[in-house]
Amino acid sequence: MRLNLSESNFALYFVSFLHFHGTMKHIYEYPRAALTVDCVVFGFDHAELQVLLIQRGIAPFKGHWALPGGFVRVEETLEAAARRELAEETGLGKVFLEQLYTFSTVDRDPRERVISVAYYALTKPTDHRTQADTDADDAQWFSVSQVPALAFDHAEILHTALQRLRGKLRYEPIGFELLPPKFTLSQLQALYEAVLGTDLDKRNFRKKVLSFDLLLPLDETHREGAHRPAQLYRFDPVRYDHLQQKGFHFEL
Amino acid sequence: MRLNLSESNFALYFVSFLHFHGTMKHIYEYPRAALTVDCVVFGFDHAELQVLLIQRGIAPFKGHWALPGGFVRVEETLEAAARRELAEETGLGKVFLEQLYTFSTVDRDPRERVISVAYYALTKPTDHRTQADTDADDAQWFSVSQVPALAFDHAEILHTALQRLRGKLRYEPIGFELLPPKFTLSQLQALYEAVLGTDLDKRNFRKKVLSFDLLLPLDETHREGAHRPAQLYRFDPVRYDHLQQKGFHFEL
DNA sequence: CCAAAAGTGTTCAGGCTACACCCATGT
DNA sequence: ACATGGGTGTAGCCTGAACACTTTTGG
Repeated sequence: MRLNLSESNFALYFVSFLHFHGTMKHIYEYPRAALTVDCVVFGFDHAELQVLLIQRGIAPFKGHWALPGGFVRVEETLEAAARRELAEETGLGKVFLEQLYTFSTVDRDPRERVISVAYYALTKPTDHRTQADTDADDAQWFSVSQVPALAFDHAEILHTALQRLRGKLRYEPIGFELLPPKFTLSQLQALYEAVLGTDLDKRNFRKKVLSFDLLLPLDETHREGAHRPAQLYRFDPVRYDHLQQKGFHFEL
Repeated sequence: MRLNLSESNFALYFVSFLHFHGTMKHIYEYPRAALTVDCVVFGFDHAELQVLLIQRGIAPFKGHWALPGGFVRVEETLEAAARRELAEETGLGKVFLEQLYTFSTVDRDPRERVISVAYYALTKPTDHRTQADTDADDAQWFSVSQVPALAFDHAEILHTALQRLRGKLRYEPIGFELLPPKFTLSQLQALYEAVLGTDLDKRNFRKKVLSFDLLLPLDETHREGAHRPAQLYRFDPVRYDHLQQKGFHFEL
């Protein structure tokens, strides 16, 4: 999807454009940077935080792993571009998606001047099949502790996304976006421990998380392995909106 | 500084470009959005949070107030563009500057497709003269509670910046960026009260803020008015870096 | 001496931390 | 019966909240 325009970083552009009303104009304009979106897609599996990467099929960085992303079309918003690229390259549909940061180091793309707006996404394990469905472009999950070398400045973008995720997880109830709709408290705790990189006390964690009254216990249990089945919960977004409006403060 | 290219939002572009190495290429390319930066410049004065606005001299929104900002040049980073525009339009030099968000609503600019990367800046009262120096473009401070109608989607940008500032102020010691280098605890408290919109208990506020050991008492007092002079402090950034590295958590 | 802001300590309640054992299940 | 993770309560500590009077200055 990336266009190879020139081997030079700097070029002088003349832009001629055709006006829709039929008049033709020729104007000199300042050269414009190309705009891309890149997505850091997080998942949680095997007790580890994962990132979805795609293997580049074309130069530059052919064969390298990179964040899914691509050029923004003029008539779409950045978020729309991010969702479109996610769908095209990874098959992912509706996921939690939030703008992260806009990266503009001058030589971040060896071809030409490219400015990239990074997004991060949180996916539930139910979404993970997607990569099997469409093997569009060889998407693959990597544990964040074992990501390969990345193309462009994608390592920096990933690093920024990780910091952001850690920060958000503390103060906003977004962890649920990484778990299946029905989950156990142990799964939630494992997620927090993996992302924050700390051990948490089981009793204190449960006490606190339940004290917010944001989790609804279900009439179901999660049975797996040779031990006591676990109570399943689901997150109650309605109640969260409600609480949030009266100045409520989620933390850890 | 803004170029009026076309009255239509959508145009088809042909780009011809001259390669530096002398070869000439003609390629068809996708149209590109124009990129701007807009800066929300905060100050603190008269016990109120202030924003710096400029009055537009050209259409669209001629005569309206707007955030300082302008087009990004291809060979500069976004932050450099923001600092350049700040210097050009408001005379501001070294200030705290941080990227806020990138705005991309399709019709946010009536002329053509413009995507804008917003920054917010925090200035000390010592910087405030600037607007008197260079009256470039009629820059003026407004209390955030009394901003006039703004051009483009700048009201939304300002709103986002305010939210961000409130959030940051709680968890990071950036309030000092809005005060003179030497300040009193009362000034600091007034700043917090103004930005957060809450009243704070004087004794508790002082206890907490001093407990971080980030403020150095100076051998000077601030005397003003018919009352006891106040102890002056300065923020100690070295100590802050130091504390931050051992996982220290500033709050309120 | 009056007005105006600076400065200062204690008490109480609620939240956070640390900590160890029984429960339900599958094999 | 045993291995495995699920589930539970308490006590001490610390932090945050509430609260009122004295000090220093200028006029």
